[in-house]
Amino acid sequence: MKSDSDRVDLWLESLQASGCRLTAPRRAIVTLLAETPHALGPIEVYDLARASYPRLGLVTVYRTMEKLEELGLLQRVHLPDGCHRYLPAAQGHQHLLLCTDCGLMRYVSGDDFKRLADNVSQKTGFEVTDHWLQLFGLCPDCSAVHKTRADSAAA
Amino acid sequence: MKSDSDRVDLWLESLQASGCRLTAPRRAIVTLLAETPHALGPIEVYDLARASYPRLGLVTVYRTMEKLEELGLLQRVHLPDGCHRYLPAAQGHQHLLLCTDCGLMRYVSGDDFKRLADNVSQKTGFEVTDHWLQLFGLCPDCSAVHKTRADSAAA
DNA sequence: CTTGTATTGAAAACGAATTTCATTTACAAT
DNA sequence: ATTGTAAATGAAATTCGTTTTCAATACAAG
Repeated sequence: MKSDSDRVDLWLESLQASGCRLTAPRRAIVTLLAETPHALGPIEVYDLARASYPRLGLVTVYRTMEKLEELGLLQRVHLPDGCHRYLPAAQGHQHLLLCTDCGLMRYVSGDDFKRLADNVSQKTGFEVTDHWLQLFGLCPDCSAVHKTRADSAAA
Repeated sequence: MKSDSDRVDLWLESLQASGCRLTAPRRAIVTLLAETPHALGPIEVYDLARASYPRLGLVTVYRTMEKLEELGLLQRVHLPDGCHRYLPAAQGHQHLLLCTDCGLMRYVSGDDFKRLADNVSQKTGFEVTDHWLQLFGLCPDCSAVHKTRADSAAA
């Protein structure tokens, strides 16, 4: 089983392996980003990471996130309300699922995409090479809360 | 058959019907946006529309595009390299197809999405309510050019 | 034509992102 | 452990896209 803190170590090792030094600011940023199930933007990372490393500068957040993206550890995500959010990268091609209530994100493996792509190719004459699929909805927890609320409202 | 200039008129009428005055700057912006097969950002619109109305101000572009979006005529699109692009809105739910070579965009109606959503729901426990699907590839023209190039390279 | 009001564009303000640069720090070599 | 050096840092300045402000303008109703 692969825990979150394993991922922190893995990311730190990757940084080191790519020639970076391990510094306190980087540790703070990596610890935050490797463990979050929410897509975060630089400013959010800045605010959150200062809890564990108060002298952190925003510039360092930008630089570290840029590096993590280069290393393929962090993935940029476009959401309806913001386009510079980042998540731990999926391994292989996965689709994104966002809870519109609590912001929880998770990946789902995409099954039957080839058929859809072929279909579109035939219909349009486009040569389809890639795609983005993002799904929006309610995570199990938020869904349960909504159902409970609906029940009490009905009672 | 519905031509592009029909769409310009339709948009202008919609603006008027919503209480807006028809002004020269708005005509320039609408004429450009209603006819383009490319997703455009405010600055691009500003630059292009000044060809037909040089005293146009950037602020007016922002305000007019905002209004057009409110009226459901323009749709915001997220692309890999920019997140504030706008296209004439699709009628109903359609998926987007972008030519990564020339930037041409078109809509494709999405067929069998319910099955995929059900699949994801079952797998994750999420209650899926919405989705974004964007496909990337080469439009017929660019695809032909690429094939020609490949042939000459081989010869 | 006159008038009232929506609309306009220049300029200022703002926020996010980037660049600059003097200082600090990690870490390899000793 | 000490030291030298290049990497990394954060404050400040800069850039760029977007929004707000406001006096001047222009549409359209009377």
